[in-house]
Amino acid sequence: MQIPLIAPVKCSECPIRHRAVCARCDTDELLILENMKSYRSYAAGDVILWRGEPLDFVASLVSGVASLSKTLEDGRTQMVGLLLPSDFIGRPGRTKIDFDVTATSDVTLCCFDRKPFEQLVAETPHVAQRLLELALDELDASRDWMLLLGRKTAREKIATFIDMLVRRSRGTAPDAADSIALPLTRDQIANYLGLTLETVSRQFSALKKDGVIGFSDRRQFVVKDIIALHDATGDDSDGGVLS
Amino acid sequence: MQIPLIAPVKCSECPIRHRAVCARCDTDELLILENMKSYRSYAAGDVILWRGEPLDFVASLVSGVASLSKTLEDGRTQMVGLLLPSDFIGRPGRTKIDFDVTATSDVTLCCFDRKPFEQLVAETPHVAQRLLELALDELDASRDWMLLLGRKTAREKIATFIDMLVRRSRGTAPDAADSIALPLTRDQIANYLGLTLETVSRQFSALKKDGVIGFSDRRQFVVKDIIALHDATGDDSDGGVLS
DNA sequence: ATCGGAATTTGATACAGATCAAAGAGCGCG
DNA sequence: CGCGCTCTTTGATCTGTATCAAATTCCGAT
Repeated sequence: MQIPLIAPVKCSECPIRHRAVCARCDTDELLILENMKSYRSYAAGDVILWRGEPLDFVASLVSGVASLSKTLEDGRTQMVGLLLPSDFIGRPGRTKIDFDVTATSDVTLCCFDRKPFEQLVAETPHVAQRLLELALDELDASRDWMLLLGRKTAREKIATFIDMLVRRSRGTAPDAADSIALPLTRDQIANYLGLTLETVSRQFSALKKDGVIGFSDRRQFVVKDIIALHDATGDDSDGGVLS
Repeated sequence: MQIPLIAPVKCSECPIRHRAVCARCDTDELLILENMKSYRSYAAGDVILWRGEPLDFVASLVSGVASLSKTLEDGRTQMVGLLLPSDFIGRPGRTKIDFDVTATSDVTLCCFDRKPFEQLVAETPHVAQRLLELALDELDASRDWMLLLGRKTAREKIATFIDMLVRRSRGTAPDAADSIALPLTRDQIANYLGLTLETVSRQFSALKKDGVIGFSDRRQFVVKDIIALHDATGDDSDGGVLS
């Protein structure tokens, strides 16, 4: 619950410099952002923003993982997005958001007060452009997720989730065929995939038994058969990108 | 399959003038668009764009309804978006899209060649801003849909779908408590809601039996009990907007 | 080390919605 | 105006996942 202060980092040395909302900014623009920004930290489990709460800052996620989630009247919940480093929180022009934002692990944000940021967006095409790109990327991701939620079986959902983690870790972790961490608990994974935690656990066990993946730790896995994993996602293989 | 030509409409008299991508444009900017645009029409059932196909134009939907859909390897499909008049197709910066776009009814598009349009976006903040707004609105809608697909029961899905149609018709049809048309077949509704057509039909029957809605025609319904309808959606009532 | 609580796995059962099947209902076309 | 097609409804059954329940493992704190 305590919010430890984080030593501010120079934008030029920021780990998300080239992927966040500031990615396309030149040196001058970066200087403006540098003077506007402030860091905030949250512990795993903290709620960063409540649904409907007035939103007075926007932010880039610098480190950690955060989730966006929606809740029905009787308490059923569904994650509607997973925020990773460089992802953006909040939106110009809206004073509130319609989902809760929760720190899934310890999280550091690079925050900007909403008002001045909105003005910056209006005046700085580079920021506006990047914001549009980020929004469109999120839109693509959410459409993939709709297909998953609407039509995939439990096994396909789990396989798709693992496949996503593998893809993502390729960029981050240099050691390729090495073990990858699950950034979420079984319960959170269930919330993300539209399943129950029991089903998640059973499908992990099934994939392990089938030799598709292996677990060292319960939060640490290795892919043993990447072909079988892809097959298990149910995805249409063509329209393919780089293999 | 034939593509009938449509008499071009002046932008100033265009029915979607104030909501489409051109909404914020001033007279000068509108003139530029006026000279770039061309109309295309599609019959109900026509595929407007195939997944992965090179995308050489972007467009605003002027009239009719179109759907975005994704397909798994074995043919299961899921609609991931419904395009209504003023919605935008395509995106600057991408040469292809990852879903099929199909005309659900007869459709008219106002098209722009992609290359010149992209340049326009880069040079015209008003267009870029509106594009961002449209993308963020779509993102909101897709998140609502993720909650529906992941956690709602069949009855809740149908109730939510009807509720959406009611909300939307308030803006369009002046006669409030009047009968509303279903813009999709049972099969298409099933595709949209992540159900089968039989389940869709059964839930419509159940809501009719419970006195929540009534049907004149199979594609035409009336809401008899709006309170019961809202209750049936499962949505959390607070965080509410205007009633 | 050992205790206690949370996260996870595994088992048994129930049920919502899918699947399989067939009977209407509406509608364009000869 | 009746044939044939598609869309829709309704019924019977099956099945994947939720639900309920109880072990088991892990991890931090004493």
